Amino acid sequence: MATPRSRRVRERQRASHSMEAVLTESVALLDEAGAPALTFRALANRLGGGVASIYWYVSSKDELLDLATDHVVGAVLTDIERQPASQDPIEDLRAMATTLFDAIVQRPWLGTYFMRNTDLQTNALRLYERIGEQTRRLDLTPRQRFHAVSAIVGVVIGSAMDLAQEPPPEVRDGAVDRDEYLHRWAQTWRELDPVEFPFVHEIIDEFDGHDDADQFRAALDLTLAGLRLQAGR
Amino acid sequence: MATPRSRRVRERQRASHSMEAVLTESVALLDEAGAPALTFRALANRLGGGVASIYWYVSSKDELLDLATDHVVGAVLTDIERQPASQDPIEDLRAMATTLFDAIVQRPWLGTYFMRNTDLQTNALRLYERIGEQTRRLDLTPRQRFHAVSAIVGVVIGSAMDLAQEPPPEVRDGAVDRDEYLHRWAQTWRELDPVEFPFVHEIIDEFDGHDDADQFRAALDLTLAGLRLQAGR
DNA sequence: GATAGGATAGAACACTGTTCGATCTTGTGC
DNA sequence: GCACAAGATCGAACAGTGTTCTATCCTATC
Repeated sequence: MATPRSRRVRERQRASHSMEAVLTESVALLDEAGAPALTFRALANRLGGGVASIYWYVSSKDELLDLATDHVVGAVLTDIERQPASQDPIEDLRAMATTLFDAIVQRPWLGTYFMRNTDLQTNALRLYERIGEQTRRLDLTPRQRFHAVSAIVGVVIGSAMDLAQEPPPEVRDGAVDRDEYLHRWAQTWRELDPVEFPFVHEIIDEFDGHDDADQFRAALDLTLAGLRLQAGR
Repeated sequence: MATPRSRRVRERQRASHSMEAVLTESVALLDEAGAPALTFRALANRLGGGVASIYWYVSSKDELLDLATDHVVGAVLTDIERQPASQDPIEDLRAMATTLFDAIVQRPWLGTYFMRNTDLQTNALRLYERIGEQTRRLDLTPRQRFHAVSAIVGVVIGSAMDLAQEPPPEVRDGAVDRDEYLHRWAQTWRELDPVEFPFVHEIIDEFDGHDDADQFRAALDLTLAGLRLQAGR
């Protein structure tokens, strides 16, 4: 005999959250399916609670994004602070930038929100400070140091922007792997008129199957080479 | 005696669009109030037609954004193609990057969508080609050329990303000018512990009242210096 | 003048961030 | 033990979004 539905008391159990849980689940959603997956409904489901509850911890979605970003930037920061200082500050800068880039490769959504608001993103500010401190070991004016840090962060962000562009769903699902995806692009470029697009045809084999990390490293190398020149080392 | 409402025939006049009009009005909306202002409703109002009509020209908002972006990139491209070639390909690269950056300064939303999809953004691809052709005048391997163009575009995008971050509404309205806005930020940084944030304190005067164009130029200089070194010129 | 297809449009749908007001829960002072 | 305030949670509703469906108009062409 089944319990009459009318008797079965709707035992609503309340969910008990915490800032930590909110941020952790937000990051999980972002990791699993990118920025569009992080909705207040989806997040509330994960937390086993109501939508409006989230607003007790966070005043808007922008703030949620900033805090979630800073949450993971915190881990990057400790990684960077663990790296032992070498003799060469420029090598240290390279290591820092590479660590940051690697983090963005693993979480492409990071690039879009990183450093958007240093007021909420305190870890990002600390990261900025750590990078800047390396430039203090170089013979530069304050203005040159300021520009150097901007340039380095810019290279990371600029390279990361390519990654943030979510590939079409068939790639995300793994139905088509990245190499195949690049190959298809390369094919459409091959069909271009070689007279009108000589450069594209020259680099098409480099593009086909290229590694984003190589691309980033090359861009960073150019900037750091310029910086080394400027600092006279 | 007023005309009875029932008699007054609703003289609905149909709107007649065109791809050109759709893109022009889209750009106008983007220019006036940034990306969030471009909605199908607002656009339909401007065109004096219905919402669904826009879908005859464009299959999604992403496509609309791509086409609108490419529409203005076309103007940038003709600007760049007008620039006479100098003796020094690196100076030509600098001029091209600067022209592109200036365009993004005037239209911050450009940075977010530029080069997102070279299939729809054919002008962006042409621009990529023009930049690449300058690298062919340098003594580099195809791979180095490929990376050089990525690096230069990356510097532009990376610097432009700072601009894309829409300032708070009080700045947009002109109630608070940019200098005042920067100054407030600088103030919050000044309150940081100087022992914990020595670098921030060192560059705080540079940040206060800084010019984004200077920042970009400095970053570009570093990359181009590195490139010059690589090409042995 | 009928007919096909280019072009337009209103209404509805599913989804979003956000707000409101009511509710439950917990701790403190008496 | 109890009242009361503050902390925390939640359902329902609201305004806004991109998108789709279906019906309509317009205009060439046979």
